[in-house]
Amino acid sequence: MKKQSVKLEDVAALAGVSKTTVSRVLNNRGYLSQATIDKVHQAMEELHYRPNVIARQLYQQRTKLVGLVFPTVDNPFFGQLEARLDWELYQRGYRVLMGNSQNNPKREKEYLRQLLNGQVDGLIVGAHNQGIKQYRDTQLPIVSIERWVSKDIPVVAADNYAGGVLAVDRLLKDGCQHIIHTNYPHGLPSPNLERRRAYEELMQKHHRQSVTYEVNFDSSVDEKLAIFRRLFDEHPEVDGIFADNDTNASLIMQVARERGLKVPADLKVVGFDGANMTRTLLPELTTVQQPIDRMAATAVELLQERINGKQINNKSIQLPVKLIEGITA
Amino acid sequence: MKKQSVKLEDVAALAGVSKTTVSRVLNNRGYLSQATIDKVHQAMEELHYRPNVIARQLYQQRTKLVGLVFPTVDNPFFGQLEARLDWELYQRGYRVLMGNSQNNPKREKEYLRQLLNGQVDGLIVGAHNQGIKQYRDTQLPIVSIERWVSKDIPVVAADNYAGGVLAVDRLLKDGCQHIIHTNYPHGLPSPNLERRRAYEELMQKHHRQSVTYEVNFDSSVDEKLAIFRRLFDEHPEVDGIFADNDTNASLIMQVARERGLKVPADLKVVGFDGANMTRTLLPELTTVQQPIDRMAATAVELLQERINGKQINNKSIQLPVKLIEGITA
DNA sequence: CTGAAAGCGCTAACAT
DNA sequence: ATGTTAGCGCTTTCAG
Repeated sequence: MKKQSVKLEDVAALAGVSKTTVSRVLNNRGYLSQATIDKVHQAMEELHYRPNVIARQLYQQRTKLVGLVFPTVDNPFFGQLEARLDWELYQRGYRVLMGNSQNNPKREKEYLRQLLNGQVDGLIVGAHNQGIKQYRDTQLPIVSIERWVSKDIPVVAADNYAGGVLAVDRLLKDGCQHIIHTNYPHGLPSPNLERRRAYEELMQKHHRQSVTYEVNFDSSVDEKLAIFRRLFDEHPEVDGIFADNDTNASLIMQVARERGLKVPADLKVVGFDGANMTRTLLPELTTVQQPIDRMAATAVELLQERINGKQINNKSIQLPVKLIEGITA
Repeated sequence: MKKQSVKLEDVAALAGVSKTTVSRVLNNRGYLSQATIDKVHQAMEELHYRPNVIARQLYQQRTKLVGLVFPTVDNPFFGQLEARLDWELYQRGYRVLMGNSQNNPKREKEYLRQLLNGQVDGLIVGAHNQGIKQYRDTQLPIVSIERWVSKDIPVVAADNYAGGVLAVDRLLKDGCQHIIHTNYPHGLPSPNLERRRAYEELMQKHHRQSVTYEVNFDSSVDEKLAIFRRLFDEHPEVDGIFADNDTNASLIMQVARERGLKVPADLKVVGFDGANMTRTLLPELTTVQQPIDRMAATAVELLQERINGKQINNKSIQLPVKLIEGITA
């Protein structure tokens, strides 16, 4: 194995002291005479010494790294969320290991295999796969965002049910007669389904039929467009749509435009998420906004507690949402 | 120091072999009898053994980690770019360490201080700060995207000049008389400036006055809106805008709407970037598309070569752009 | 085909 | 105030 160019030992030699002393100077620990400190600093500079992080990690048995396992960062919601998680973690001295699962279970498992092997001090997860038992089998501190993983893993989520009610109420008040919803395929046990539950309960209460089109998060844009075209073919009477996320809302409006439908005159649309980037690119969209930044902050707080050894008994947390008034509904 | 629960030594003990043998089984190296292999595997399972990644990294003097230093991941361009870099790196067995600099030089330096200390095998950078000499002082393989760092660091960039020409040409052909440009503040030596150079040269060639509004990448949305409102105040005659990125283009269209200007009837707008997320949320925007995925692939290829020790003599690479026809120009 | 021993670079008891 | 020594958990020569 090739050795690192200059190490602590070399500094010690040049400064004429022991490794311990150099280590002490490095970490500001113990009693040192100013003379020694200066000598060591000088030697370090002369040699361009850079302490090896990995060696330290091995000894300390911690890396100050946190793994983020989410589908992708190329998305307004996850982009903002991960940026914010990174920010919060940075404040606390942690760096982030990216684990874009692309919703590929194989990849997610592969990431976990590595991350669980001492590579990180904790994990924040929100990927959309299920039944990955690695999560349950580990001692590593884990916090989940908008996803149920296992009962000992706390979940930070928006109040999805309330959000669903806000959205559907809005469409009802707008006088919509035929409201259609989009969501993930059934069977993916995510808090997201609460949006659907709210929709279905409200529809039932108002004696309307509920119709949900299921759209995979990781389908291509073209596949999604195909589903939405089918939606308009099969339900030409539709006059209100509650999309489970803003990008779907945008695609739906594209299809509506193709069909010559005016939003909001002919069709009202309410989205979900309200991420910063969507607000910038599509400010006209009426949407239910999740408190993304707060979710990130809360998740990091919880993770820190777990890392510090506090035994939280599945302290899951739900945060409030709010309706952003655009002009599409 | 707390010790790792179960280590290689424990497996060896249980299986009744030496550490060497267990290591060999783990890495599939050297001659092993099937009997031994089975014994060891069994012991590993019985103990739920997980090899410690950090120890291996220390010995091998490499981490199979690559650091990504960019302003933020919460942006259509950087989001897609980093997602794609992650994807390409994953294929080659590398994982990604996120380094969102937030355009904060202090933070960028702080990341570098750590990353350069053996934490990563290479770096792909595209943050917007300058004059950070750490980049020059290290032996670590580095590749840059859309940013000039130092002359030994290869740059992967789009053909920004050609992009600028495409955009301005389009506005000229549309009959615009008063074309205004937005770009970064002068003094930030980025290939992005080539867009401005193209604009200014074309304007001069057509005997028009060139007017550029300078907008910091990391200003808040409100600050940016303020600048664009000023733009319309100071230049009510404007009938064409070449924005240096799509989010600015979107904000400009918002302000135009405030002023009662119709796009494209009263004002034509061409953006820059053409990231997937922008295409989804703002498909009507005419824009110059950068080949983001190819840029990512190319950067990773270059980095891999550097890591493998090939001495590329600053093999910088420029990739072609194309005009996406929307309806805003 | 398998094992003993040295060492990757750093830290911390424990001594002095 | 400083040095000696023994690891952190793994891999790999080298010897058998």
